[in-house]
Amino acid sequence: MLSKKTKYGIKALIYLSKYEDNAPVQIEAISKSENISRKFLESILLTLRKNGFLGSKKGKGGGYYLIKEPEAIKMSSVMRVLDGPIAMVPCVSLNFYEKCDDCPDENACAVHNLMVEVRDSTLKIFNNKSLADLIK
Amino acid sequence: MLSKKTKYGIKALIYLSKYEDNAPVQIEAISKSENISRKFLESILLTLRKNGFLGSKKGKGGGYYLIKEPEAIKMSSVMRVLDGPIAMVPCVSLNFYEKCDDCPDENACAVHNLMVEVRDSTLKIFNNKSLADLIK
DNA sequence: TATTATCCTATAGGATTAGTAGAATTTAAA
DNA sequence: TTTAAATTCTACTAATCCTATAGGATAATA
Repeated sequence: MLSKKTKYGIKALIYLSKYEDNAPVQIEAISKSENISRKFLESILLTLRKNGFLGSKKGKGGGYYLIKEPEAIKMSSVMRVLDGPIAMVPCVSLNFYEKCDDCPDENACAVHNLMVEVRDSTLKIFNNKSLADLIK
Repeated sequence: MLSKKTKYGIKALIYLSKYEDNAPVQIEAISKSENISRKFLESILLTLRKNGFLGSKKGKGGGYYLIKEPEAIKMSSVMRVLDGPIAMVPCVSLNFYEKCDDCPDENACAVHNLMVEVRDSTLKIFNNKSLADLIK
C-alpha cells in the first residue's frame, strides 16, 4: 500500500512543478488545492526539503519551491524518501536490504526470486518516470 | 510490503506442492522445515483452506494437502487472499476498489495513472506465475 | 515591531501485524 | 471403547506503524 504521506507528497510536488518561476508557494495554498490536512502536509514538505527536493523560505512571502527541474526528479527517489523501500520484501531491496531470519538460502527461496521480478518491473517504471512525465 | 503471513503462506504452499500424492502433511512438519511459528502458521493454513486452496483432515494422520494442481494455482489469487489488494492504491484496485476522498477526478490524477501502470506490470507477473512455476 | 510563514518536537488515537493461549472437535488406532 | 493426535475456533495481547494534531520556536519581511 502506498501511504497517504507519499500520495500527498507527490501531489504537492506536482503542484509546485507548475510554478515554473519557482516562487515560493505557501503550505496553505497546496493544502487547500489538494485537500490535504495542513499540519500533515507541513511535515511532508519538511522531509521533502530535508531530502533535497524542495527549498523553503521563511517569513512573509515565504513558502516552498522546487529545487530541481521536474525532469530531473525521478519517481524512484521520491518513492524511497517518502514510502521507503520499493521492494516488497527487505531481502530483495537494493537500498534497504535486510536478511530474512527464517530463510537459510536466499537464492533457493522461491518467494525471494518472485519478488526480485516484481521489484525489477516496478523499479523500471519508477526509474523512467520523472515528475515532468507525470504532468503530461 | 509483503506481510509475513503472505510470505509464510506461499512457502507453505510450496512445501505442500512437493507432496504429489497429496497425503496430509501436519502443521508441525511445515512449521519446522520453514521456520515458521507453529500457531501463526496454523491460522494461515486455515485461511488458505477456507479460500479453496487446501483441504484438511482432522485427527491422527491428519493434516493439510493441496486441493488443486500446482499449475492451476495462480500467484495473483494467492496474493489477493493473503495479502489483500495487489494495487498500491485502492482507487486503482480491480478487486478491492475504493474511491479516494481527496481526489475529485481520478482520470486527471497523476498518482492514479502512475499506479495503474505499476499495478498492470505487477499483475502481469502474478497472473502468469503459478505455484508450479515457483518451484522450477 | 507586527505579521506571516516555516521549523521542530512531542504525542495521541487508531489500525494493522505477528503471535499466543486454550479449549473444542474430529479421527484413527490400540 | 478409550486414548492420543491432529485440526478448528475464538479471543486476546504486545508491538509497531500510520495519520494526523498541538504548540511554541525561529526567521524574514514590511
